[in-house]
Amino acid sequence: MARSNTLQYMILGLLTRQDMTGYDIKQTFDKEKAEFWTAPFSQIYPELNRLLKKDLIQLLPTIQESRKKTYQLTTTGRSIFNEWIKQPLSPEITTLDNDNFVLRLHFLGKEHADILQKLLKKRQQTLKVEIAQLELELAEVVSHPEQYGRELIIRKELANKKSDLKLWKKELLK
Amino acid sequence: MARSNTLQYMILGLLTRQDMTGYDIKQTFDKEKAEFWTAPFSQIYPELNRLLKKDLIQLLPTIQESRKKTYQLTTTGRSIFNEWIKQPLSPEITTLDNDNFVLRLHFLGKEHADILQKLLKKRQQTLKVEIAQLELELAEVVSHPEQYGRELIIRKELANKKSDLKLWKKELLK
DNA sequence: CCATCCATGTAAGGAGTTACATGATTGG
DNA sequence: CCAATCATGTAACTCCTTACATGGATGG
Repeated sequence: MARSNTLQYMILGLLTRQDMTGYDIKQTFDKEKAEFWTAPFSQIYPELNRLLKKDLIQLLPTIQESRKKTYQLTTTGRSIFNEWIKQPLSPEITTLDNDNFVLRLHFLGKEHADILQKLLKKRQQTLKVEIAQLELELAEVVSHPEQYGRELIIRKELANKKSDLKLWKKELLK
Repeated sequence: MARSNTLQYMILGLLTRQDMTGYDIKQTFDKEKAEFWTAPFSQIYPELNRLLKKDLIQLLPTIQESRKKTYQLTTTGRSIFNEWIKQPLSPEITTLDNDNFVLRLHFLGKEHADILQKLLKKRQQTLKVEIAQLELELAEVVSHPEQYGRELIIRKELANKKSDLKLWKKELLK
């Protein structure tokens, strides 16, 4: 049934950077959300408790200061996250949609140059297919003036994807 | 509580083009989905029954041919849809996010040139704000090599939004 | 006759939103 | 003292996905 657990990996990813409270996590989300995503407290706190139960995170022993709860990755949590980030790179997964791409990319630093390279290459492949598809749709829609808005969407998407392709190409040459 | 009912308006919008069965609606979704969205049968059929109950659509009297059900907009349904499509243009709504923009745009033809113009102008406003925001984030992130992936996302988003802005500007000059 | 497409649904559960509830701490 | 921010949660509801179930029509 419905599963993908993106929030789980987002939280684990944030905790690789540093130990945090649920409140901190929400702050980080809000600060970085413009790029792709956010989550409210009512999703974050229950998720943290689920991650605790699964032993992917643990509470930092706190110095009786407040009801603040600081979380830390367990070694299991860290390895689960590391597997996840590399997962779309496996040969049997041939396409890498924008959301998955962006979510992985978000947690890669200069030190992950090897993973980054493979990720960009895979994304390029998908982009090429998507661009070809959109070109076909565009050719079809131009003869329908009553779908002019849709034509504009297709033009916009094409421009965006071509721009992405160019950007990743440039990046790989560096 | 959670409300926005995008699927409702998507279906109403498709039915403005022509009368359709649930199956047809799904086909159209699949054909046009690349641009932004899709929905499975298990969402479409229940939604059609809800729309029936709300008298926004009605069954076409069918000639006892099969269990096929062809739906048609009611006058209420048509006016609800027409209100919805113009809704983000009201002065009290100041921002027009990409999803809302694209969904409305999808149903505008050459004959809606006036609405289209206003929609593009409003979207330009939002884009300018978003671009300014991203420029700030970019300036901040460049000093963090461990967030290099995030930097790439920001660069990509900036390029996309700037490209959009240029496209709508060109479109408005026509 | 058999596979594919046409055609309509239900069930179960996860994902995400909005509203509600509570209380401590900090700065002006 | 009062507002804003810090801090953690529950409840209710809608949205969305995956799996399951059923059967007719069409074409090779």
